[in-house]
Amino acid sequence: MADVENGSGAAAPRKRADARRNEATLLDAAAAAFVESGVNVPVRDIAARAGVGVGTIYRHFPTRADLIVAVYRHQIEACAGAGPVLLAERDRPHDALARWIGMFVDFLVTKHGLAEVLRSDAAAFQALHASFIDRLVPVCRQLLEAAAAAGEIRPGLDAYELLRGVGNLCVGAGSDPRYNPRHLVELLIAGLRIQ
Amino acid sequence: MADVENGSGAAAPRKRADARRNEATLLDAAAAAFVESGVNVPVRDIAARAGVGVGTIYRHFPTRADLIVAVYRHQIEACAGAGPVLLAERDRPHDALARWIGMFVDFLVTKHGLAEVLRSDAAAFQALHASFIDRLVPVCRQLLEAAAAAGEIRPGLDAYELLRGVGNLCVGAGSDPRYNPRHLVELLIAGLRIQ
DNA sequence: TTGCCAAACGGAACGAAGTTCCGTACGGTC
DNA sequence: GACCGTACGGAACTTCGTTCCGTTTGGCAA
Repeated sequence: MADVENGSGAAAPRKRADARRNEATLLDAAAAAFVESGVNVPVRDIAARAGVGVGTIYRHFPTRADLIVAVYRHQIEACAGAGPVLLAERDRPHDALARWIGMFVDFLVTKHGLAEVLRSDAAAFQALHASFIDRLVPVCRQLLEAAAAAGEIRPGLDAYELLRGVGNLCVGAGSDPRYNPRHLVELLIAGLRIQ
Repeated sequence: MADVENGSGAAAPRKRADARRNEATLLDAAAAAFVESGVNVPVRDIAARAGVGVGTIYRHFPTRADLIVAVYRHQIEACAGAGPVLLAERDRPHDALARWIGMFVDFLVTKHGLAEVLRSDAAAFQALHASFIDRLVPVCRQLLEAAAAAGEIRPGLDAYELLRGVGNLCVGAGSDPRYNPRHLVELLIAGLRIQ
């Protein structure tokens, strides 16, 4: 995840043309398969959709988490970038926090099964945490600290814990018409507020 | 789940002695296996521990959910029974609600993986919902309504949604030292309070 | 006590899915 | 154009849930 970045170019051996082509094809196929069948779609299905062997998937993306991260990297980046913007736009940091959490919820609930896999901390999902959580936690912390500094929320809640919690609340969203995570996330954010 | 109850005895064909013995052995083995390896322990492991074939497990407990329900039935019953007691004991219904939710959290976080399976609504987990959720939702609703009637919380939150949410927040508890669901559950309950 | 039979048992067998491995193909370079 | 190492494909292996069926056995009636 840290090497083979375009840009600096130091010690990046430049992959073969067919490898680059396959990686792009796989990302497209995975994105489509995720939409259609959720992020837990069988590896074979993605391979078939991309017209490659399963070995090729494992070469490019050793774990399912690597593939998920690659597919959703742009959206995570957009979400992370929106944090400071919201903070600058809004007068009340608590408002910015609520909106930002809302964006995160929107992202999660539109991806079948993504919240489920976000919760795991097994070795296989190291990459997920490294890329998703580690990217978003600092943003969330900034929002929390701004709201706490403004005296709008009680301080002390850990950003990681909040994000994990919100992620957990989104588990199973969409598969149960009686359950709407947004209600509970709103309550959670309301609970933060100083009475 | 509804038949073969001791008691009334109408149309209960009385199972064979070996069947009853195996069922008890299986419950013990499953309870032990759940503690050691979580509720997702492989069926074969439970069978081996009980000294029976896998077919015997499926005969007594067609789905994993049936087994889980049978193992934890007593604890669920105790939790459900505690609701009215707490309500009678406490002056403030919101306090009773908070304590009761705390009991539910305690139950969930001490069972590896139980919260995970609680979230599913796939056909296989019908029994889980029928026994766990359907037993607890009315109790939770009673507490919510009492607190709303006392003017302590804003009305309108669905008991099912709250229980699902609390269950979700407990997903992954214990496998991540940085995540303590109790913090967030407390915030959630605090968020219910009328400001 | 003995014999019968349906209930119950055990575990082989099957299917789905993840993961590994290795012979083959091919892109890039000399 | 030849060479070499990267990359490919998919068969094979593993794990796990689930089903199925030949065998055993408990309960009962003769």
